Amino acid sequence: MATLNDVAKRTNVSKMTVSRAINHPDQVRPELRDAILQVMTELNYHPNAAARALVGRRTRVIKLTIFEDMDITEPYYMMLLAGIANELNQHQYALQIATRNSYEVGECDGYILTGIRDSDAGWVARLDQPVVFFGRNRQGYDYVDTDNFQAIQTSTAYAAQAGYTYLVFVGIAVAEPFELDREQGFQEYVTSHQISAQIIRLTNHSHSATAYIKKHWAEFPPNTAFICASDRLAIGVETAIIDQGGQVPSDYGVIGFDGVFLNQIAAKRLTTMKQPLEEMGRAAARLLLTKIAHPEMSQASHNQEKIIINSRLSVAESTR
Amino acid sequence: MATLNDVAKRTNVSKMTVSRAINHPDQVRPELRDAILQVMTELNYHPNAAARALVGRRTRVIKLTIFEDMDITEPYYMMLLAGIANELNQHQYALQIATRNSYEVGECDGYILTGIRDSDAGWVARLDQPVVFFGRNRQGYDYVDTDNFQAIQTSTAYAAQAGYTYLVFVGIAVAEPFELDREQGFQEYVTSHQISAQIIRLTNHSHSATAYIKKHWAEFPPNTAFICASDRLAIGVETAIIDQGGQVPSDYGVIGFDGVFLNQIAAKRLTTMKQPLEEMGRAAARLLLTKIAHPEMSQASHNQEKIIINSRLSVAESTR
DNA sequence: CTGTTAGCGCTTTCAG
DNA sequence: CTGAAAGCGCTAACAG
Repeated sequence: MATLNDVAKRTNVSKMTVSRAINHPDQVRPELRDAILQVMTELNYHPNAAARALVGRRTRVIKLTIFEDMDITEPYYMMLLAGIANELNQHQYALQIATRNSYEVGECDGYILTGIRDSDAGWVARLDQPVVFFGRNRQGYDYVDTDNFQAIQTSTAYAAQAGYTYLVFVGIAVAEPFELDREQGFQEYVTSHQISAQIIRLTNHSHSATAYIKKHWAEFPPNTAFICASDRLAIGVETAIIDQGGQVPSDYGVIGFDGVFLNQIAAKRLTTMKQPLEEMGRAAARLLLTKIAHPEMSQASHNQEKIIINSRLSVAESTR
Repeated sequence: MATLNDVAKRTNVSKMTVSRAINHPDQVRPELRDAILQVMTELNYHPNAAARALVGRRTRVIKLTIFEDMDITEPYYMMLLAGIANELNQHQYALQIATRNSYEVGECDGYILTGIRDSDAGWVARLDQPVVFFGRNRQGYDYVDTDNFQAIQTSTAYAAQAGYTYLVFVGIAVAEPFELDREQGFQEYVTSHQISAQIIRLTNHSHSATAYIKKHWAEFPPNTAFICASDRLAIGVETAIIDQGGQVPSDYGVIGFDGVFLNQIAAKRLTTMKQPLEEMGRAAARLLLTKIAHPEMSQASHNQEKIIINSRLSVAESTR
C-alpha cells in the first residue's frame, strides 16, 4: 500500500504538497499538481481512511439500522438501502449496517434510523451524531416519508370515481403513525363524501386477508373496492375474491400500497400506491449529509425537518 | 469523547496499562483491571476505531457487494445480509455495503462478493484482501452455496413419488452455474428413472410463467408436476393452472425454490426447496473471518474452499 | 505486572 | 506556493 510519503519521494516534494494536491488543488502549482496526480495513479495510491478519520474526526461512514423485527423480507428495505448507498457513494461516504447489538462498534458521522421502537428511545437519544429517521416520528427527529394520509385519500378517491360504491380499508393492525395516517385518510374521505365503508385491521400477511375476506364474504356485494395498506394484504384479498368466484376488476376492485414488487406478482397485477423508495433513500442520505456539513443548522432551528415525497398511483389490472 | 489518556489519568496508571486491560486482560493485576474497567464505563469510554485501524492495519470492516443489476427486490439478499451482519457483529466486525462505484472508498479486511459478472473479473482479481463468494464460481474463489443439483433431484424425486407422471422443469434463462446445476439435477433424475418430462426456460417473472403455461396448456395433462427454479416462477405457474381450471394439488403439483417469502404469498402455499439463507450468510462471514485470522491458510492451500449448506424441502399445499 | 518510546498515515498549524 | 513540526488515539516492542 503506497503512502503519501511514497508519492512525495517519487515526486521530490514534501508529503504536505501531495496532501494539498489532493485536498486543496488550487494551492499547488498546476504542473506540479499534474505530476503528483500522475505518480499517484502509477503507484495506485489511495488515501488511508483510518488516518484521515483519526486526524479529521470524521469517518465518512453513515450507519443504517436493520433490525430483525423489521420484517426484512419486505423488499421495501432493500430498495431504501440501495437508494441510500447510491447517494452516499456519490459523496464518497460509506454505508454501514447497524443492528441493535452493533450500533456502537466503530465510529460514524451520522445515522439513518428506521424500524425504531419505543424501547429504543434510550440509546437513540444518546447518539452523539446527527440522525435522520425514515418515517414520521413523534420524537421530533428529522425525517423522510411519504404523505400517507394524502396517498390513501388519492387511492380512495380513485376507487370512488371508478364507480365502486362500497369501500373497505384493509389496514395493518399496528399503532404506528404511518398506519394511523392511512386510516384517517380513508375515514375522512368516505365520511365527507358519504360513501358506505368499513375498516378492518389485520396482521400484514396475505393469508390473514384471504381468510378474513372469505369468512365475511357476505358483507361484500359486487361493486366493492378494497383499499389495502400493503401489497401483501392486497394480494391476499385478490386471492380470496377469485376463490369466491368474484370478478376482478369488474365487480371488485383492489388497490395495494408500496408498489415495490408484490404488485407484479399478483394474478391480476395490482393497482397500487407506489412509493418512490429509491428516491426516498437518496433524500434521507442527502438530508443527513447536509446536517453533517452544517452542524449549526441542526442546533439552531429546533424545529423538525421533514422531507415528504409523493407516492403515485400506479394503475394496473385490479381496478377498472 | 473520552480517550485512553482520560481513563489512564483517572486511574493513575499509564495509558498502556489501560490498553492492556482491554486487549490483554491477563497481563494486568485483577484488582487494577477491575478499577480500570469501572472508570471506563463511568467515562463511557469506547476505543477509537480509526486509531486502532491505523496502528493495527486491520479495520474490522467487511464489505458486501450490492449491485443494481442484482434484482435486489428478491428478499433473498436481505436475508443473506442479515445473516452476515449478525455473525460479523458477534465478532465485533462492521458490515459495509459496496457498490460498483464505491468498492474502493474506505479500507476493509475482507470482501463477501455476490452478483459478480464476468466483466467484474478485473477489479475482483485486484482486491488485496481475502474474498469469499456467495454462490459457486468458476474462478476458483472460496464460496458458500447450497447444492443446487441435489436440491432439484430431491424436489423431482418427491414429485415422482407423489405419483405425478409428467414432470416439467421451469428454469430461469441464464447461463449461471446455479441454474445449470438445477437443470442437470432434473435431467439426470428423469432420465435415469425414465420419466416423461420437459424443460422450459423463462425470464424470472411470475407473469412469464403464467403466460407460457396458459399458451401451452394442452401439453400438460392432469398428473403433471412443475419443478420451478424460483418461487416467483412457481407462483406464476400456480396462477395459470388455477386460471385454466386445473386442480392443485390433486391434478397438478407445483414446487418452488428459495422459500424466503413468496412461497407464503401464493394462493396455495407453495411446496418449496427452502434455502437457509440466514445460515448461509453466517457461514460466509465465518469463513471470511477464518481466512482473515489465518492468512497462511488462504495462501498455502491453493484449492478452493467450499461450504455447502443443504436446502430442505418444505412441503405445503401445492403438492399432494 | 507496569511504564516509556516510537510510530501507524494523514492534516492542521505556522514559517518560510 | 511549499516545507517542517506536531499531534490525532492507539498499540507493539522493549525496558524495568
